[in-house]
Amino acid sequence: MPKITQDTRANILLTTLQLFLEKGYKNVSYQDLVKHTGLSKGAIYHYFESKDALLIAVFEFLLEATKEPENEKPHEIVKDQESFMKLFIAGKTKQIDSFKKLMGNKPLKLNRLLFFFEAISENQQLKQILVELSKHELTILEGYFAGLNMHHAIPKGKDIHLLAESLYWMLQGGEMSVFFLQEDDWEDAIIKMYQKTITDFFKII
Amino acid sequence: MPKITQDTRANILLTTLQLFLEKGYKNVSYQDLVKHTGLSKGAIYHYFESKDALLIAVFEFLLEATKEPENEKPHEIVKDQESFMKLFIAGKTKQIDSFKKLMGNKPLKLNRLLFFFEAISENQQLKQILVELSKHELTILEGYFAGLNMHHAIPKGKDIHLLAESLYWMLQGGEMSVFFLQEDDWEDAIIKMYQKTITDFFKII
Amino acid sequence: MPKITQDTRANILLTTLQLFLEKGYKNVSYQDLVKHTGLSKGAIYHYFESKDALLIAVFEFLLEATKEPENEKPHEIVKDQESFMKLFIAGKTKQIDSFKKLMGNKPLKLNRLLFFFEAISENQQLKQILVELSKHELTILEGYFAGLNMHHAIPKGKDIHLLAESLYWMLQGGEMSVFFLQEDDWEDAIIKMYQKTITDFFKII
Amino acid sequence: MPKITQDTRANILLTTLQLFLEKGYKNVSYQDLVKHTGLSKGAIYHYFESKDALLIAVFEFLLEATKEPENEKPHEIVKDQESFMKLFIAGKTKQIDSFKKLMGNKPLKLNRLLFFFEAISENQQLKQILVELSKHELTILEGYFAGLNMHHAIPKGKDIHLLAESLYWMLQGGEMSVFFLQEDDWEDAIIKMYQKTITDFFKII
DNA sequence: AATGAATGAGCGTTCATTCAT
DNA sequence: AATGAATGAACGCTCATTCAT
Repeated sequence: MPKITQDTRANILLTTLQLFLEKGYKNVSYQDLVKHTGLSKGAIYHYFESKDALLIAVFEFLLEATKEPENEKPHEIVKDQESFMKLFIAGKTKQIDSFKKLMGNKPLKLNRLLFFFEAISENQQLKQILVELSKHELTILEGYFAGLNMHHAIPKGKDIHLLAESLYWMLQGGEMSVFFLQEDDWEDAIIKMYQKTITDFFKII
Repeated sequence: MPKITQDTRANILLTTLQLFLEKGYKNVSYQDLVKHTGLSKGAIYHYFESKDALLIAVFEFLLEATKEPENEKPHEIVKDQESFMKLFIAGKTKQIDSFKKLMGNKPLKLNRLLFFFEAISENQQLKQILVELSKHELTILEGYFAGLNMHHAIPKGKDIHLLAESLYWMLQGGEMSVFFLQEDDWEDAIIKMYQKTITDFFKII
Repeated sequence: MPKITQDTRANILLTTLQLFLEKGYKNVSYQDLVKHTGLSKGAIYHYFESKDALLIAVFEFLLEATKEPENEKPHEIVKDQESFMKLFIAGKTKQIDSFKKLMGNKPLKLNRLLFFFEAISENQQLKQILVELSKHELTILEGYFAGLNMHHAIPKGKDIHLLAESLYWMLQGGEMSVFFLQEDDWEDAIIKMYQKTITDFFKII
Repeated sequence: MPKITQDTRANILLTTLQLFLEKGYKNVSYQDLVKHTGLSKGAIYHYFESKDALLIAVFEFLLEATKEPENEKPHEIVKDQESFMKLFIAGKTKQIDSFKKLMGNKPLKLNRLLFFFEAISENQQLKQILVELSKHELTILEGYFAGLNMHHAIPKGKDIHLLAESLYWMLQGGEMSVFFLQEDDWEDAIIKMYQKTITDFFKII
């Protein structure tokens, strides 16, 4: 009996995302999907023609839903370290919130990096998506530093692009440590890491 | 027919490492191992009681063989940016060389991160090993910055630990980008990234 | 959106026939049928209650459309080897033409025997149909030989029924070889085989 | 626990042959094979790497075991219709007996043609094997007719090759009818058909 | 020390079929 | 008349593992 649910597709995507994040692509079987979606194998195949197609769809769904919002005129807002921090953390918090909202009340044992790297290694097409995402995030940071520069909040003569890139990589490295070590409470841990990293960054430059 | 190889164990470890790095833990089957070692399933089980045990052994084998050598008195050697760079690159080059030597003439299509993260997610015990490793690398960097400080090669008043940690994370982030994008020629790419990152770092501080 | 095709049923039959001939009953799935008819699964089930029913319908459709036409007074026409050959080949050509017309311009990679035998082994009811068909063809041949006999075109004392049956079996065996070896251009090949077989037959009797 | 049976391979081949003959390649599943061999899926895959490989192996096994024996000097033996018939039937009986022996006491519901045609349509490589087989059988028949000719037991001036080919095709056609109509007792039916066909053949030439 | 026969659970995928709309 | 969501069993095949030899 076909259910009236129009959200079967969303149900599949969401459940699959959750499972992929928790256990990794390879470790999630259709049996798992059946169990957690409440659908039959056939129904899932009705919406996604293969596990591979499901991977891509889930990945795009995740990025779509959690893409960092770009501020329109960052240089009007970012004047000093304090406003930099505030805006950055606000952006990330928003991202995390939309992520948590996306997940609903479903419990989430995160092992995000595994999923990311698996996804990439299984599917070349996803690599490009991630490269774009990383450029996007770098651009945002550059906007922030441009603001700081306009307000003379950073030492003269520093290369804005270099600063942005350096901080971006530090943040990436920091994220790695967090995800390495922390499976639960990662939301708090990662926000604290962002704060510490930015604070440290302003100390060393 | 017993093989002449006395080092059956080493053969298994090496072959497995290569396969894990290339395809990831989950994607390597005993069938693959049999094919590439020239041994039988039984023989592999004779040396390693499970695929899990093999994973740990291989991981330790890898870290053992490529651990960054700690200089005895870094502050005597590291006097300025130039000597910093030289020593750091020398250490990493040594690491990579011992890695390549380890692999012998076997071709290596790297997908290293996948293996690392898979290993970690499959096996809690490996996480601790990696944490130790990361502390070790951080300590080395701190030694370098202490040397720089002794020779007044960095601005006064900068926190040495902070500098080391910041650079460490930047390097980690940099490694990620390289491994994301580059599957072949990663040796060159990663050395260049190290050089660029260190150069940039000295520009921004 | 309802298709303009009024002859949905004919569309299904034709497409299915083509697919069955090309790939065999077992290798044709509803997915294939959907793809090639442009209809939905439900629509096909609306016309044929099961794949089995579809098989029978298609089989009957095929036989109906390609049944060899019986000449009214063969003994008036068939006077000698030449007229025998002419009439026989004309009949077969007609059959093949109506078959090709039936298939329209759809390309047809023939593997006809597989389909026939599959059909029979899947469905007892079809066996009887084929037996009837074979009797029909035998009767036609007997009519031809009766004509020859009336015109003293065959050696005296030969049993007409025996001659007809013998030739019929030879032709059957010949068809088998053709279908074994030839997937494309079977129309030409089979006509040539008919000609050779009849010529040979007149040589040996 | 590995059994001592050295005949696991033979067991698989025999059981599979029986099932293929009875139900056809497509209709035999590994589940069936497991059930009838008493082995596990894995064990069967240990011996044959795929269902396709199994098909070829079974096919070769069948032909090997039932190939018609070639008489050394047929023209010394075949002198007239009677000796022709005797030798031919003896050869076929031998073939059938070795086939029945091969099958052991296992009950056999024959649907042989389906299997043959399926095998061929699934696997190009098998087609060639069958062509060779058919040439072999034709050669044997030609030897017989040469014998007849030497003893002036056939009308003068008849082309020996033509006679052999014609009879061969008649026999092929005859086999088809038998297999079409008869599933049980096919051994008797086919021998009777051979006898009738040969008798008829000598009547019409 | 090393083999390879054998297991059985599980994999991703396809199947014919049902039925509310 | 026609759709397409949904089912659940079955498919061929691979897996890590065991163990008698």
